[in-house]
Amino acid sequence: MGDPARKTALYDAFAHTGKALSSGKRLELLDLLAQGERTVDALAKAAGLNLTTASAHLQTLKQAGLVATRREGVRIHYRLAGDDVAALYALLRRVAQTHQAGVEAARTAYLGDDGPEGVGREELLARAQAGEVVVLDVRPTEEYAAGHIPGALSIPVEELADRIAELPADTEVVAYCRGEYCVLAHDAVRLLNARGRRAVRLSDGMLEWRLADLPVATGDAA
Amino acid sequence: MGDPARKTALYDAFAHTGKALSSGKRLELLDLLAQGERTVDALAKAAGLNLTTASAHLQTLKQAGLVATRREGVRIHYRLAGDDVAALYALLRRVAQTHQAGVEAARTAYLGDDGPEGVGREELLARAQAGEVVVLDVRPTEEYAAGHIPGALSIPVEELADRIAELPADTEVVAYCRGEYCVLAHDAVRLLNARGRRAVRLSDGMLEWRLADLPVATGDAA
DNA sequence: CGCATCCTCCATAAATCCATGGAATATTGT
DNA sequence: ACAATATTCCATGGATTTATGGAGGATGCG
Repeated sequence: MGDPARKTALYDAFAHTGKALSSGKRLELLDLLAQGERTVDALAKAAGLNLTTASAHLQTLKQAGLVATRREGVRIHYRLAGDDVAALYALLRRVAQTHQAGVEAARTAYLGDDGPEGVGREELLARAQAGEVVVLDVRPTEEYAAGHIPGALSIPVEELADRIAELPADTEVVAYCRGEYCVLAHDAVRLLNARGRRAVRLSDGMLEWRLADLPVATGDAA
Repeated sequence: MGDPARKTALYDAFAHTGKALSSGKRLELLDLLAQGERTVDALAKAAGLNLTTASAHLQTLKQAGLVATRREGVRIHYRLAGDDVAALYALLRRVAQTHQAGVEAARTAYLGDDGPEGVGREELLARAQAGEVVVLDVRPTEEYAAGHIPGALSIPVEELADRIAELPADTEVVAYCRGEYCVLAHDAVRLLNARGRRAVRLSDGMLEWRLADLPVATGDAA
């Protein structure tokens, strides 16, 4: 009873999953996968990794049970193994931000000076239903297709400058992207404000929206 | 906007907290700390670690923001930095168990063949209030003192064989310990059953009890 | 069947992590 | 101030991890 070697084996097994969360690049991959499934080389490009390096990290995630794969012809699609994985990832970020000194600094250095606070999820829902705001998804189109806030328009942030005319001129815009630490919505709001539009961000993004079990629509833009 | 170096810095900061979860020994330390604060050398002994090794792991946990310290004279007491840390630890274990093949095997190898399922928290509360069962805490006394289920008796598992007479002979016993993966209650139930007592375990333990915001009593046994 | 594509496996060198023993630091009591 | 205790810091060797290039497997197409 209570064999120390077996205890160590059990905790090492937990640690094996923890180890998957111990590399920044692997967390970037999880972040992308939280938006929807992707092929290896799409992930490698999006995360700025060499293909073989990305593959190795994905193997690590897979052995830890955090991701699963699906083969479709010659490509392999990776996806999160479950909602609980997204929840674990989100909680890790929250705990890090709450208790670890460097995170807040790194966050503002990356996202830029927040300017105004974002609006909350419930507030967004209420104001969107009342027709007071337009909801704008600024992620890449594949991520929009994989799941977005119902009724949101899709304009990826790189195209926003050119397509700004598609937004109603006199309605406030609420932009959102992947999650609390995603730059895209920050950039979009800065751009829109610079062009004289009223725009704010959702305070987090699709990751947190899904975890809150709010409605999600799928499919390409109309 | 969206400097890749800054993005890497932010994700590396998250990974720094993840890295703290990547060693089985550190998870054992977190497991102990989830029961209440402890000094360095108490932790080292309880986890079966060399003092300097334990100290090094605790520094890692501290830099990751998962634990905090309090000095009392010549000793330093470590504790979890917050409830969210306990939640993160619990979620890591759950995700590992759900998605990683080896965990279930390691679990049963360590805990022994479960025998009957444990009772749930709500069921325990109801049956204890109805006086149908006696609740028995089999953790070390310091952990009992740091927080236990209200009304529970405290008999550490090593003393249980000698003190079995303190338990009412004709009432069913529900034993609990640290959490879902703690051996103590398993051992206690096996011992009690071998002595002809009706005994079952709580299906998890104090860690999950606290996270469920159920009532907790503190202080030594009367 | 041969070839192209997508991905995984293997080998390697640089960097990092882990356990441990001995030295250094901080606090308490004499 | 000195000795004793508890903990952290430092140096070291051994093991693991990371990024990367090249070889190997699987699938689909002509």
